[in-house]
Amino acid sequence: MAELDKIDRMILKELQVDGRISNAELASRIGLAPTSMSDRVRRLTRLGYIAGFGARLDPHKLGLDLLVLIEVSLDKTTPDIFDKFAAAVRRAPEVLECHMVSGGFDYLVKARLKDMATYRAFLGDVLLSLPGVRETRSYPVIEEVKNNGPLPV
Amino acid sequence: MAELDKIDRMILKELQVDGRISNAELASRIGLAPTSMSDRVRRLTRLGYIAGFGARLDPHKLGLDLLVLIEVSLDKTTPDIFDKFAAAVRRAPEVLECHMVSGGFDYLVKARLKDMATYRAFLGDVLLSLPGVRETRSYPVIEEVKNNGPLPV
DNA sequence: CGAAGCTGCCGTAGAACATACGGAATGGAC
DNA sequence: GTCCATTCCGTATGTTCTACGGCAGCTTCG
Repeated sequence: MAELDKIDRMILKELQVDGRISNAELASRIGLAPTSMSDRVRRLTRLGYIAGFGARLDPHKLGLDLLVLIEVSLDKTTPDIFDKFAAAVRRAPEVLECHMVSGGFDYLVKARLKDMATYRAFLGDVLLSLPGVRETRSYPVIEEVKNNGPLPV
Repeated sequence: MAELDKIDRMILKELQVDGRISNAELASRIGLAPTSMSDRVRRLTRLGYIAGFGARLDPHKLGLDLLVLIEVSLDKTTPDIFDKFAAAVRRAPEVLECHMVSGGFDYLVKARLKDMATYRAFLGDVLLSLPGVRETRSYPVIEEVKNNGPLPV
């Protein structure tokens, strides 16, 4: 009941790559009966190893050709500045990721947009209009070397 | 045949959140017959809007408690340095993302590891041992405010 | 106008699939 | 040896997928 065995890890690896593989196909690939596979996948989901399933969309097909990384520094005057910023970021659909970091700045934001003009508007209307944002540094992505790599299991 | 209509966008939005929803359930949610839904999803996949499906795993359940962002600067002396670096990064399972950026440094790397000791080893054995890596700056993530947000469709 | 062609939708039917259930095999504790 | 827990498997039932053909609306073009 405790940990992950070798089979569990193989399952997780396969499901990361193809989350819609049929239970039967996955079972035969691993070398297990379909029902056993069903049991294991359900268990992995119940225990939280599998948080969910999702479709991977092609951003360029959707017209989102610009990926930007933004370093954000906040004014640390009022205590709820961080919460306000985090809430605003979670609301913004352009923002795919946002991490609070330790080091030279406070947050790193990853946003996907149509083009530079759209980014310019996003920067002014969303980011810079937030109270407490002291400084931002933008890094447009030239080449996506690796993206959404699977977790090592 | 050309673009995405309103129904297509709804489908993409739903499939991003739950990629394993049954075709029948998705059809009834959107208000379409199951067979029409099947046609549309197949079309979206064939045209490349849907690049694939995958399981979302919980990194902490897998013991990957440390998320680090690393800015990397390269020596621009030899022309194939960039290719070598990109290839190495694609090979490294700890690296989830790597983007070449325009600005103060060359690459931003996102890596997930067990702990600081593991990161220390990764930094020395993988990153710094690559030829051409001139400088790195590491930013451990304190709080993941937003992660793997869905693309706006 | 009207026929042809295209597109998107739907219903049917057979196959493939998922899953609840109970039974068998394995391995450890005592 | 006996008990218990775990993991696996086969069966059976209900659900789901999908290939196929038909129907309605729209456009095109003679």
